Amino acid sequence: MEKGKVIPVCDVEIIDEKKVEAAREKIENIDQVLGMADIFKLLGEPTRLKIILALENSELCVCDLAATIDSTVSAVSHQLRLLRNARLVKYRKAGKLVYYSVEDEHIDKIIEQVKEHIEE
Amino acid sequence: MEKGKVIPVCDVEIIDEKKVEAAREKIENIDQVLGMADIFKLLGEPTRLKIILALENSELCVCDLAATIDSTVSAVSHQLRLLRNARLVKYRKAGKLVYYSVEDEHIDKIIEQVKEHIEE
DNA sequence: AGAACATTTGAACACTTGCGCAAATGTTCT
DNA sequence: AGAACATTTGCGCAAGTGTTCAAATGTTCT
Repeated sequence: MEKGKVIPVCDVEIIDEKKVEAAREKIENIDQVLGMADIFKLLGEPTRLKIILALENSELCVCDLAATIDSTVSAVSHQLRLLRNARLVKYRKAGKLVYYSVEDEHIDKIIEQVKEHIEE
Repeated sequence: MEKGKVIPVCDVEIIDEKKVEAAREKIENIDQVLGMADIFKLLGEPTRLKIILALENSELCVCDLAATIDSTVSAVSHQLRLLRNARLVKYRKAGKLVYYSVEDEHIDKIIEQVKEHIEE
């Protein structure tokens, strides 16, 4: 780079118009893309992922959940709210206790797939 | 809540020891859990997810990638670095251009699974 | 009603992170 | 060598986020 010239950055120019058009179809449904990102983001945080994993087999109350993943009740509760809002977990009240479990079996498949990816 | 009493929070006490022990096995391999979270986190950001989706069918150069997802070359390049480091995408140089493509077919399966989850 | 306790929640804080900008790098031309 | 251009990268910042602490809520007892 020399002189005070304007540095053009490939921004408007498109190299291969056809491929761009084809690829655009993959992300044209923006709501779907953002929805997927939301799910991934929720699973992409260690505390939340641990919660989901811990609940894979059986329901647990918040207290035991915190003990299981070695966190605090407060931290777990905060994250459970996000998982609840996204319908990734469901809950059932039993007196003072609240038992959480995974809402959807898809989640297990997704996790299994990623586990395979890791272990290759 | 009354008086200046200490507020005990269920922290040491465990309600159901057996279930906690069982659930702990699911997250005992902490490296695996963190590795999975890393993958999810990468896919959990709209720009990065769009990149992966755009590359699903065919490779694209950085310039076209930016045009496809309607972002800037700089932003795309920054995110590509993360995806490269995690081996989610691979690249091939062709003169001034660098063509990126998805590294692993597992990713497509994972995305397909999440897509199904969204659409239910 | 009041004590005890599991859970939730709001605020504050430290920390992370995606992106814009400018400069650097690498390649292909003349 | 130098121009042109695609891509990468370091820096800085605004926005986002996870955790802690304290207080509130809800439930089950006596």
